[in-house]
Amino acid sequence: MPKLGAEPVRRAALVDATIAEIGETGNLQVTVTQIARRAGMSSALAHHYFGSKTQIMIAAMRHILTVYSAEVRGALIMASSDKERAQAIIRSSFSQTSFRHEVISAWLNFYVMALFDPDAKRLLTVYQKRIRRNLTHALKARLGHDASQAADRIAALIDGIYLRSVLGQDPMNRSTAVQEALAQLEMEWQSAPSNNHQGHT
Amino acid sequence: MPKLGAEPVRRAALVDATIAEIGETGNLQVTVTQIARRAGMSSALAHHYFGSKTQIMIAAMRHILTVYSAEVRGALIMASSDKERAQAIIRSSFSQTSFRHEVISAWLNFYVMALFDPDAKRLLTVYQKRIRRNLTHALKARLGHDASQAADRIAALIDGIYLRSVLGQDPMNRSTAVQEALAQLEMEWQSAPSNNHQGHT
DNA sequence: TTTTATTGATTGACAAGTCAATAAATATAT
DNA sequence: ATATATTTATTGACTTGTCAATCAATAAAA
Repeated sequence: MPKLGAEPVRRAALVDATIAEIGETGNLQVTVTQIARRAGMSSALAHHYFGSKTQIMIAAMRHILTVYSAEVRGALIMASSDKERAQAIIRSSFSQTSFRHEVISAWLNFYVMALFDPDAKRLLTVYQKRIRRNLTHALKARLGHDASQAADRIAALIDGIYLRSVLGQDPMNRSTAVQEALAQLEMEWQSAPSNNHQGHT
Repeated sequence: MPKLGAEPVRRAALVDATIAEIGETGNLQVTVTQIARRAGMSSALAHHYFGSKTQIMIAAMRHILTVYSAEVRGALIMASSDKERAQAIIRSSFSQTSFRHEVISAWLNFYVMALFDPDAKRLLTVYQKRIRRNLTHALKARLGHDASQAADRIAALIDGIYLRSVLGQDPMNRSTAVQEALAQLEMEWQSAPSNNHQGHT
């Protein structure tokens, strides 16, 4: 049975299974056995490849972040003005892939994990810094000195909207979420003093 | 030893201990034994008074919400205009009591809990509805039709800022948080079409 | 025959919840 | 007032279950 070169396949299967399982049960309490069963292998094998449960979780989160980053990068390539760049970041943040129940659940659980696991916290920091940097850069020409604060607000709003989309009484749909975040951008954009239009697009 | 009327004292001690313990360890994984020890009693007694760990958690969260609500109510009494009312809600949301590490940790963990526990979700919905209603009410006269969306954005922003304050690389301090949220309000306030000033204050 | 893949069985830790027993305060009966 | 019963408070010991992690054994590919 040992098909050679199984490692990357198994790892990927475990990562997918982890995300799916968190989405289904809603909490970090998912057991390695559950994950392994869903990925079609024994829990021993999962440990063999990842060493510990925490590492599995981190790998899952890293995967989510990787996909998300790729989407942002792709969207940024297509944008030709600062405003479009900002919109691209926002749209990517609510992409079909990111805006899935299980992915959002994973995020939320990952936040909790970051409260006590340094590795998780480090990974999260990388993400937070990146989105902040991207947004600030897109807003800089238009907003100047206020760009970083505006970026902060937009980033915070995105997180907040995500929270509401998993926890709100009325299940928020994707287009509403995007629209709300874009409305925020519009508002920030318009808030620039009119003598400050240094836009170079 | 049985001092009569111990029940309310014990319950309160357990609630406090729960919040403290979550703040210290960062996760929902806190054990009843830990909580009970911190509250100065056996785990058996904790079970005797609360029945289950979930009930302890919910009681802790209910307590946080009760205190928060009281603060909002108090602040609203002092406000004499719509804008002041909105500011009061925001300021209360970042009050010294709410903006403590352990309280925010409890919130975050409670969010996760709401993903799989119906009781927790119900309690959370109550809170979300209330803040949304309060904010919308304060913004109605100024923003009219757009009030509820603006309220949504402000509420989401508050949640997002909280997330960043526990998880951000640079520990955000309270005054920065308040300032960011108030800046958002200011922006929403200014975004009203100038022919729409029906303000009745 | 060495490396890679794989698992069933097991271990050790720990946690939620139960229970029977103890002790003190209070109520009731004599 | 004294004895007795009842309620409330409290815990240590125990049950039951679960889970992460380890290991020895098996099987096949190189």
